[in-house]
Amino acid sequence: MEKVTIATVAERAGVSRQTVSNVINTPEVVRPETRDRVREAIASLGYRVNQAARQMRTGRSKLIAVRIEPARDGINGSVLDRFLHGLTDAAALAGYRVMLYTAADDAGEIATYDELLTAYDLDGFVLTSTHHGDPRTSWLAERHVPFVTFGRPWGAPDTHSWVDVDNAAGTAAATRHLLETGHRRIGFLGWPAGSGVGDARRAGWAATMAEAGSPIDDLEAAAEDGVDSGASAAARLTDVTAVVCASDSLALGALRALPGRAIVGFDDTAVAQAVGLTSVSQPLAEAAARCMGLLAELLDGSAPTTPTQLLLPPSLVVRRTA
Amino acid sequence: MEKVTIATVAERAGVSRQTVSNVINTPEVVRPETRDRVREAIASLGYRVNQAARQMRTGRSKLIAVRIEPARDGINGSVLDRFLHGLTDAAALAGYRVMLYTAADDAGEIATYDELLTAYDLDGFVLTSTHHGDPRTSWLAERHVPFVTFGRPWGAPDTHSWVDVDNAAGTAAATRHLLETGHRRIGFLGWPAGSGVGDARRAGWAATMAEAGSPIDDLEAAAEDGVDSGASAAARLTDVTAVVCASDSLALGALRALPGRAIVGFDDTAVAQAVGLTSVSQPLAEAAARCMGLLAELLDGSAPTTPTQLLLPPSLVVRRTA
DNA sequence: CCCGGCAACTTGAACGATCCAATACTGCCG
DNA sequence: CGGCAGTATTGGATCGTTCAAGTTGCCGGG
Repeated sequence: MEKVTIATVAERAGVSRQTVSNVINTPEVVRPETRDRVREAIASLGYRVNQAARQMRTGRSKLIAVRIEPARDGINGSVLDRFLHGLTDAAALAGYRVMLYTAADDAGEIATYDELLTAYDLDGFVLTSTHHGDPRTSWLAERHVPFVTFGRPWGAPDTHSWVDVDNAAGTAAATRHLLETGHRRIGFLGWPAGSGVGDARRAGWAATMAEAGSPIDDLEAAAEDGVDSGASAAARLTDVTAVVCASDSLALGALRALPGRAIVGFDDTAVAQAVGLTSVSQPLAEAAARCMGLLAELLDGSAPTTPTQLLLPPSLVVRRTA
Repeated sequence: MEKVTIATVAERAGVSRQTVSNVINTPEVVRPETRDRVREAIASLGYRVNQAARQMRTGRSKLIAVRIEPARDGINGSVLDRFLHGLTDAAALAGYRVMLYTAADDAGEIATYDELLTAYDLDGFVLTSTHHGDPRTSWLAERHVPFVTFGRPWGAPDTHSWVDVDNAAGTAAATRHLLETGHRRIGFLGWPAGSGVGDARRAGWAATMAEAGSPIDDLEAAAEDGVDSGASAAARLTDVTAVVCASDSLALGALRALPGRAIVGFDDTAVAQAVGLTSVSQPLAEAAARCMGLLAELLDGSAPTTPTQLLLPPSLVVRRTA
């Protein structure tokens, strides 16, 4: 099995290397009959473009990078993993491959960008876990590196394209579902104020309760994410018949502390499926596909001049607990 | 910010390109003072080897590929994700990067190997989810592609290096723990016979029970993996005080069907942590590091002539349910 | 009949690193 | 002080692709 290069194909098809290259990259400039002949040669020889050689000439690697989180909380870490699965699929469809990297913090991540860009000529990045004052986006933007974030730029201007899930719509749907099933005193168990995601999830609940004319004083508790902390915080919500939670971890705690009450979690993790917890499900596969789509637009130059922002609606998965 | 190539460094250090290349690849052939001068130039210019150019000349890409499973069961899928995290870390330390791919089945995976090898010049593969009659290993072996599997070659001869977790030791430890806490009628809830992993997990329980002189007739049930199927299978184990399970999913079912009984799961997934399920934990980070280590040996030619096999011991994480 | 213009294709050079063979240098011996 | 062995360094070729410039052949207008 010898090496099949563009020259092998050219010889077989009786044309020059450049013509083969044109068939691959700009087929419209080649006469149809020549094009077919070359394509036939490509197929019969099993020729494939050597990415390294192409990359050296063009500077584009057809590679995108995504950070894989070090470990995180066992329950919620899976959300990003599912996103990663979706992204790998979407990237393959768009002709890109996904390369992984890890980093301990934002600074380490930026150092990794530098290395990946210079050593591997990465085409672009997909960032996850955006947060207030995120230094990564500005670093990339300054250097004109194409990137898309999964998660909106909390607090910063919308100067780049992003995809996010409408967190408020998720808790609103959960609250609405509880209202429809007769609940009136619906509590919210969230995280301490300050995280963009957590605040949005709380807002969806609060707004829906306001619409329904239900007061929300005394119906709210906050805790760091975790089952035990969720349980002890939930124990303070004595006067509720149902609780909307900011995560499945918290929901699991609420389930323990408030038996018999209706409970809704967030993220529809494996735990929710296992214990029959009603939960808000994020369309992670779609989010990943959209991210890849936006990044592909940036990379092939077909992106609109103003960045695109997409807010995807989550859906409520009703199970035993609500 | 102009491009920094090996020629830039050579000029700055007052030597030739080849000398710079030698400092990078075979430092011992360069006089120490020259070496230091070159290293200084590299540092001050922020030079990094262009992988594409190196790859074109040497044929090695410093890239390894791992399959990311399409979706799988929500509870157990996380096991491979955790392995992936560990592998990314280990690869970075060894100077390699991880590229992802997906495939629907073994045939699709083999097609992907071909593409990755010819288009991206991948250096090697780490395979997961090995199974009886796995066609992937023989395909790779025939083509002399370096690879390591996480999971032993069930039924096939040990002709390649692999790392696996000692499943039998895990259930044995679980069974021993239950014996020590006074249980005698300890059941096993497993998968249908035939899967290497499932059979090994059953064997560890059976052997430990035999050692203790406890009969195991009527103490065993099998079900496809899943919480509901586990619950209905567990319901048949009426005469037990404790159950060792082949997975956390099954254990969750057992927990529901047999309240008050001691239950031990397998894999220590997020669900186990969340509900307080005692479970057998696999050393996934270590397994990943070992896989990377073996693969790195294969790639740099320092591997022993006979393949290496490593069996890592799992550990029991005791929580509320046992 | 000649020539400009165009489409289709070909040729030579370049990307940045490494390999190979040849050369310059060093210390050392006679 | 010349020459030799051994090592440090140099220049050129090369990997497979794409870019830029050049060639060929055909058509129609003048």
